Amino acid sequence: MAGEKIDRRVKYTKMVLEESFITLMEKKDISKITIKEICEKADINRSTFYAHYSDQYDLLRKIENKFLADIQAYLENFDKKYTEDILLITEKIFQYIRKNARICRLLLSERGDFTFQKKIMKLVYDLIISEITGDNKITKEDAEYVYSFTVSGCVGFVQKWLDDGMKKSPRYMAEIIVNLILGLINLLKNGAPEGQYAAKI
Amino acid sequence: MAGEKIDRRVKYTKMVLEESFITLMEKKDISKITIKEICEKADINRSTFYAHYSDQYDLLRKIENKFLADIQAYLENFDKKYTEDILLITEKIFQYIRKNARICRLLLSERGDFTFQKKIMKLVYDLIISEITGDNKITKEDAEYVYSFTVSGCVGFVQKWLDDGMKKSPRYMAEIIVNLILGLINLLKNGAPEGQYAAKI
DNA sequence: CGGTTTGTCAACACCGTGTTTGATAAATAA
DNA sequence: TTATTTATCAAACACGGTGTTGACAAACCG
Repeated sequence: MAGEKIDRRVKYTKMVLEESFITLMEKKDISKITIKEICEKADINRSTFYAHYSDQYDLLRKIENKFLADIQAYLENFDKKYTEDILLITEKIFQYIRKNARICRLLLSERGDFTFQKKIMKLVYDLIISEITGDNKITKEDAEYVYSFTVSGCVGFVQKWLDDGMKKSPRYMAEIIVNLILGLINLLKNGAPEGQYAAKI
Repeated sequence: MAGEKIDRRVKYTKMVLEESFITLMEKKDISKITIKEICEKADINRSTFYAHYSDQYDLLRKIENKFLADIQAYLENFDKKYTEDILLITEKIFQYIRKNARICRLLLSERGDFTFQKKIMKLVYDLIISEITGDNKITKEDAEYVYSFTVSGCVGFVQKWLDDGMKKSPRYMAEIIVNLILGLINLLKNGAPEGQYAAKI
């Protein structure tokens, strides 16, 4: 798993293919992108493409995995220093997204793959949440449904930010989302706050 | 817009093409499905396919639009009778999903298009929520972000249910999600319940 | 440096695409 | 029923993207 030396030619090939593909993805849907097109733009022979990827979707999956690994590394580096401050960690994540806006617009926006996006959010959410609940795992029956709700909600939340051109500050976004997440955890622990819903049954 | 009489032959053609396509979609990804394949399974000439759809994606979009119209009709029929009971409306929606499990697994599960799924949830959510807030629109600045969060959360919530084989009852699901939605609205109105988050800033 | 490995490339046969033709049959209107 | 319209089909078409082949050249290692 440790950095096995990669042939310089391979490095170059993968780099230009990824770059070409990303540029194309910004213009049109993946289903309309041909391998021929990717290769011409990158000035790489088509058979070389097939030596590394099976098709466009495979290439995208590999870009996604790389992104996932980058995020993971970023989080690991980070949480040793500021592990106690949830809000700060969350803010840093929004900063990370803004810094890497190009790839994030591709992978995290509406056009991206939702399953992958949920995977990212789970990664982040699990880290953040472990700081709050510690080992006191919430064992309520409905906890896993609330978890699914929250993770998907975070995806939509980030998408909204991206689609709005990231005008609001990372700090602002972090405050809202942390507030929401804490509120939901609280709801799960204590039930509906004022019996609003119970009264409606 | 009212039901212009459609040639019976057209009806049949579209029906078998859709059926063939859906069956294929259950087995593999849309990008791997060829038009030739769809037509052979449906025993329809390829040129006839092109008379109705431009490609697989166009066919899928039309199936989605039909589903959307069906849901809309279902809701309109329904909300005249029970318009006051949010929980009952929500339960009915989960019942609808379970009754139409085949198409819902295709369109609403992880493999489906997230943008479309959000459109569906907005439709449902807006109906339900108008019962609660009435014309008292929440005008807070962060309301639209909470809205995005909630709508996406509902998508994930339904997906989780579908992926688990819909074991839990529609009633059970409705209770949880209504509870969550009301909790979030409350949070938006009154801020964090116990100042948990404020203390952390 | 020289031998070996490995990545890249041009050329190949193949297959799905999208469109057009005219013939046929089914549906609709009178 | 008869006349007219309209949808489907088979066949054939050029086109373009696909995935695989063996030859060459660049990178790697001792």
